Amino acid sequence: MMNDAPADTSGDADHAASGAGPARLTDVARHAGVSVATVSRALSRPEMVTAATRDLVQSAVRATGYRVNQAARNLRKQRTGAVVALVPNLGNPFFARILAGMGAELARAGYDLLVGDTMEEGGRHRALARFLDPSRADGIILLDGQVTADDLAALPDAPPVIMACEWIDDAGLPRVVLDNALGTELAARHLVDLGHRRIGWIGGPAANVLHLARCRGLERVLGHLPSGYPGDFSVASGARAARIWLGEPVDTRATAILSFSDEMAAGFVGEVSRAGVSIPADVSVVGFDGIDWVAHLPVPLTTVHQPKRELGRRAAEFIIRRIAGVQLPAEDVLQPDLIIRASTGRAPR
Amino acid sequence: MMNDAPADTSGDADHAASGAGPARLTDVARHAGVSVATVSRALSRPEMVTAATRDLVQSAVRATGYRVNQAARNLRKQRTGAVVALVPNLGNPFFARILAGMGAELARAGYDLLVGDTMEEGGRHRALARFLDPSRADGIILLDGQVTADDLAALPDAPPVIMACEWIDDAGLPRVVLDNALGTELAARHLVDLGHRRIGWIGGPAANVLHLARCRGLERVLGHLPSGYPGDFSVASGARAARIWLGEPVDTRATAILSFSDEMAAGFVGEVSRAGVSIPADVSVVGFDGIDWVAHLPVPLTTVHQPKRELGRRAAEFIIRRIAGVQLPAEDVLQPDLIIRASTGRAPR
DNA sequence: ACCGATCCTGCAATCGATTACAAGAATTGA
DNA sequence: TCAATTCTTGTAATCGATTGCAGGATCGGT
Repeated sequence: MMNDAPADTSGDADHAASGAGPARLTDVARHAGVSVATVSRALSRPEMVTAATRDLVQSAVRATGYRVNQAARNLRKQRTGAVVALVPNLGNPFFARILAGMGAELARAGYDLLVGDTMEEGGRHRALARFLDPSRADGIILLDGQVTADDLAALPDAPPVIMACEWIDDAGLPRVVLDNALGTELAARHLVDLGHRRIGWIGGPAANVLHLARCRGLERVLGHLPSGYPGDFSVASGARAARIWLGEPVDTRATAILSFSDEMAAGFVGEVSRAGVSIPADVSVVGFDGIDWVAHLPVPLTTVHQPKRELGRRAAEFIIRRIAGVQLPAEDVLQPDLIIRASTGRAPR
Repeated sequence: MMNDAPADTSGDADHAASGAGPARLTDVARHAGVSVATVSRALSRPEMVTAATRDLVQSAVRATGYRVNQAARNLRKQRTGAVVALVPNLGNPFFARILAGMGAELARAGYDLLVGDTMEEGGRHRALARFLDPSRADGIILLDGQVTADDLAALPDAPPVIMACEWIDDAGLPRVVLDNALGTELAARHLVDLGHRRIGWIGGPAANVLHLARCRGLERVLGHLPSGYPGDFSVASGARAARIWLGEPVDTRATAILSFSDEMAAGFVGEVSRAGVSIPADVSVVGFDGIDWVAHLPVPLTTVHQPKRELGRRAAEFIIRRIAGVQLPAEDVLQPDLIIRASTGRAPR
């Protein structure tokens, strides 16, 4: 018996206006003089009711200030209306652009964008377990290639998952990715065309899928993988690579550097510039990502541009179709393009 | 009568393992041989049940793979477990850092972070109406000062709202902000100490609250507001300012530029460098924000650092307390600090 | 051995929207 | 005018977890 009913003893017909909390479907129904079922239908499938009823309901909705209760709808419809984007590091500006494209596309389809950081305290499993839950999201866009197939398999009844940007080799997840190998291929070919023979690179974490794919592109052009500098995609690691390069003999060190991220390229450029090295006269540098600001460096950076917003948009499109039950292609591959600026020039003789 | 019951005619006791969809509380209860109420209590308030029952329930939970249905819980508890961050532009890397801090803190408290972009198509009202909804989020962190108090007032029954970074003057919303005036004050004082007398600035949109506050700081030090260049916080607008500056007579133009964002400062530096101007010999430049990469420019940038992660963390803390019904102070002000690097030096004679 | 206090547990109502089914109203055709 | 359709609308079950109340078991004290 009535254990926790709202203490609405006021008996006010105009529920919302009486300030007794948000109006519910019953309030609208009472106001319009029809049943809740009719109100529900008038709102979700207007063609099912008479024009007269529709108007009646609509004005009742306006009068009461009614807005559908998402929790109730979600419970009944067994869906959440949300998609989770799981990123390895929310603070990375690279992802910001991708999320922007994603968010816009999801909003168009009526989905909310929930973001989760797999790097959160408690380890990546916590974030996974938290979000790979059908009652929290209708779909997952995973942007972290470090998660393993086992991690995913450990969660039963998970909503559909797709990958974007990065991917996991052994899990058969649909993915939206850049043709990374083509990216470094374009860059390497450009350097070779400029006469460079000693080409070095600054990589990402050794096990990273992007790192591996980008190495492959380089290899395709040069026939082998030259030696490179370790990095982690950050500006600081680019500067570290520069210090190593600066310590090498001038006549054997690389005359061109292909960096696997724009940030590392900028770090490299900054550090060598301060050492008096001039770009591109002494060394050519190519970045990767096509981040806005590298076009405005004192020496604008040549770079492999990724359509970040579009990547996000496509990923959103992918998961939306997947949620709708559409069979997806194994992957959707976007093309990078090389933007040639002042940081690359003919190899020094 | 049974209109849309799941077609589970298998009569399987071990619900989840039978692949009939996620296990529900009743499945766990059946498995453990107790009532749903007991299971619910064993999970949410373990001290209310016997140790024996607790173990029984726990193993039943493990056996069935049970996870609470968020929609059902939300409906019953009249809360959503989510907080929305409404940013003016998700793609802006500045916000990425703030969101990261926010996300981590919210996750600690068990809240999901939903992001909304007020710039989405359909205008800012659409995003507002969509998210200022108690059934979608328990609280709102608004990072867009362009929203007006009227926009907010138009939505009745909205969940609590706080502001972060930016703010709205006439709305009495609690806020977590940087002491922006102090930021430019520190920067200006630094320039004055270096002997600069003709100090210029590159601003943000004229009506922007951050812009206005930063102008105030400058004014406090100089006694008046010198003339500045218009900008919009973007790299490109910094480069535009540079082109104007370059066109001015050398003996009357500013010898120091205080930029209201690091990006604009970088754009300015890039452009004037290419014109042969050297920094800081010919012109000193100070940025604002303390973005990572400006420390790695060929001439590392002096800048007013904002504790971005901490801003996000505090904003999260603020809204969490607000949701809990705690009365909040009108504002929580964080201190910027000036990071002096190579881009500022003594004024040229 | 009995009474009262304490502790656990179960029953059933509830959150609010959706929707299968049925009943009633309106329309059509003969 | 009446039967057969077609349209609208209402009734009530349902999604799954939480929780007030009450019944029953347990325990302590005398």
